[in-house]
Amino acid sequence: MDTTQRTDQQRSADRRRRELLEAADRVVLRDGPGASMNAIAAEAGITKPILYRHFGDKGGLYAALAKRHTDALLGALRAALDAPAERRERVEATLDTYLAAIEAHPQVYRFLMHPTEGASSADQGFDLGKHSAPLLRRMGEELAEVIEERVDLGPGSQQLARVWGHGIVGMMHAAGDWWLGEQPCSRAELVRSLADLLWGRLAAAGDRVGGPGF
Amino acid sequence: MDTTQRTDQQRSADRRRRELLEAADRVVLRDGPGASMNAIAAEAGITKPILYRHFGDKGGLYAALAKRHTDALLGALRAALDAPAERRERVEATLDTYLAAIEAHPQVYRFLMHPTEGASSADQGFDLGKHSAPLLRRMGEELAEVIEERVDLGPGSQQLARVWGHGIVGMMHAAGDWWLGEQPCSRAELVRSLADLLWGRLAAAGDRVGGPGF
DNA sequence: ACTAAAGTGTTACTTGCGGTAACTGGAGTC
DNA sequence: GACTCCAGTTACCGCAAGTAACACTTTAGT
Repeated sequence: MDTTQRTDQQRSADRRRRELLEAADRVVLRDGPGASMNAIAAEAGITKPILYRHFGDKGGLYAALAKRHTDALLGALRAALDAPAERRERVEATLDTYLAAIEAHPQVYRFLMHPTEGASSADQGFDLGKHSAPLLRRMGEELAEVIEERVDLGPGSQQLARVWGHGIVGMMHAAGDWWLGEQPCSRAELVRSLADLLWGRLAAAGDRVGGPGF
Repeated sequence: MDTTQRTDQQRSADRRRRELLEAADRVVLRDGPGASMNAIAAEAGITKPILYRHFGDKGGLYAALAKRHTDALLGALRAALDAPAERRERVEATLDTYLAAIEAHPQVYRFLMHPTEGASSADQGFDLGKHSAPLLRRMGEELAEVIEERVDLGPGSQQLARVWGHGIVGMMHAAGDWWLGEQPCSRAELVRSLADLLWGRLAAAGDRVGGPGF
């Protein structure tokens, strides 16, 4: 039971785990989030109980799977957020990064955000609710930190930054979700429109003829 | 098979349907969205097949249930949106209406938005993904209409309004969800913070010491 | 009044999935 | 060679969605 042996075992277990995750990834991306544990096990060339030994339950498998993609996305966003540029440019870069990601891998996106699609009716495979929140929440918190860190908001700045962090992330998310479904305009246009919204164009715009506007 | 008989039957069927929906409502609000069809049927004092005769499948039941609450919420929002007041005031009133609604009936809210909570691990009862989108989408579209109708946005206004509609709804939703979970501040503060965000305070704020800000 | 139809309800079943218990076979260790 | 681990298997349990087939009650038609 010395260290090297233990490390060897752990290493092999980790490798197996990665293989299983990759198999799960393939299945989920092919069959949608309703993929059954049996199907995933089959894709990995093994049977169910092994999956359970590695991940505990379906939620565990999902969580591991989600963590990979979530971390990747958050990394990309952080890079855009930390780039040396003006604020507006960064905001646009961040929005664009997010939208490019969901555009490039809509399957992954739908898996992370809308787990139930692909399940026939009831019975969705993975429970997203418990884990999709984390993605949004983590994005919101990270953005809040960046805002708090870089923008001078006066008194109550911490709370304000958190509200804005979650709010902006939600805006990005909802707009992206809608855009992905309908493709009503180019990505660049969407980015500009959202940035304009954040830049107060709503407040600056005039009323339409016929009374006080929204 | 003349008209009066048919009407009578239909009326009775409609009444029954309402009763069943109310029972389902009670169960869902008590047991969370993981409530089983058996449980709902028991609450209504009948058995499963009747539910299936009325609603087709679990998704149908959910859709009917969601429609009620969705319509109610949309009605309230429309009222706030159409009130005779200045734009900022309306925005705040609408935000406050939404937040007050989710604060007053968090169970309903969670059912509409996070169906999977309450299910043990996998196996959530209702499939929200397919139906929660509708709520957000409807809110987004309605808001887009109001914006397009009342705010003068120059060329490309229709598309811009839709982007903003969905974006603002998403902002409200995400911020509300986070706020409901952590209660980090009063509702009024949250409303103010979000309205400030929409009013361009992010663009107007100065950089913090130490370089260009977000 | 007798029958037929149609709606309301039931019990009992199938299917399919998540999850688990208990067994099997092979690699390394003393 | 006996012992222990560990990957892997088969075979099962429980539970919930959904369905088929049967029973009761009302209403309409002749």
